[in-house]
Amino acid sequence: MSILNENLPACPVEMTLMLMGDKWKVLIIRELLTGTKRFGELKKSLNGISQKVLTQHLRMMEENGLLNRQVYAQVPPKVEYSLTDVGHSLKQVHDAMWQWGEAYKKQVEI
Amino acid sequence: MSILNENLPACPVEMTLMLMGDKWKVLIIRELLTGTKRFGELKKSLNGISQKVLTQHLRMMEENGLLNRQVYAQVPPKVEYSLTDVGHSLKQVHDAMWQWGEAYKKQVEI
DNA sequence: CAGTATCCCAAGCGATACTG
DNA sequence: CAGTATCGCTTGGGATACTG
Repeated sequence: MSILNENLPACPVEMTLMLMGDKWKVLIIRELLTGTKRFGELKKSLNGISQKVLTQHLRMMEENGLLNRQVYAQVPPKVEYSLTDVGHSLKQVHDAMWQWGEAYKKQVEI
Repeated sequence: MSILNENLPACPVEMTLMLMGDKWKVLIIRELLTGTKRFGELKKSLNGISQKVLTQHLRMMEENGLLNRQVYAQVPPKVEYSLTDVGHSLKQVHDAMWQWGEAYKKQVEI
């Protein structure tokens, strides 16, 4: 399926970390969980990310089967990103992080 | 509670990322979910981590209320780390990552 | 618009030496 | 044993310029 076939970590958690163990990747997932987005939209939502880094992460995630890249033959170009089924299943992880973050904030804000 | 009181991110997911959005932190949680561990044990389990980085992360996580540091007045010293309740509640996130990693591996191994 | 290419800097890390 | 301190180096990432 991908280059990852070699050197798969034994621990499933490490497997997950290899594919989304990065701040930006989690946030890209967050954005795409609400639906397909264009490159420019992603860049705007992900406050502070540079074009270079966004491109790099999108490429990696596409390679790993987490998202689809749809190029429209237009001028100016239009590229849309959406989650694959595998990518969408990361919602579980995302939601767990969401809930924990919520709970933590309530604690801190006291 | 902590220095984090200023500049709390609005998004709960970003909050979580601030506190455990790092490969090593997730793995430290993984280790401590099975019980209290000494510094040396952690270092051995976390394959490849340097003493410096392990210390840094443990300090940060202690400061953020994720874990307890218990120092025993002995020679040679003995220091034990364990999760706080808040830290332990990260099990949800850990487990979600575990399950997703498992599923992903099955996909890839075909 | 959505990239690629290049240069460059600083944070982060490893390696090493030392200590309560 | 479990650290701290110091020093280089690697590399991730910002800034900028250019293009299909």
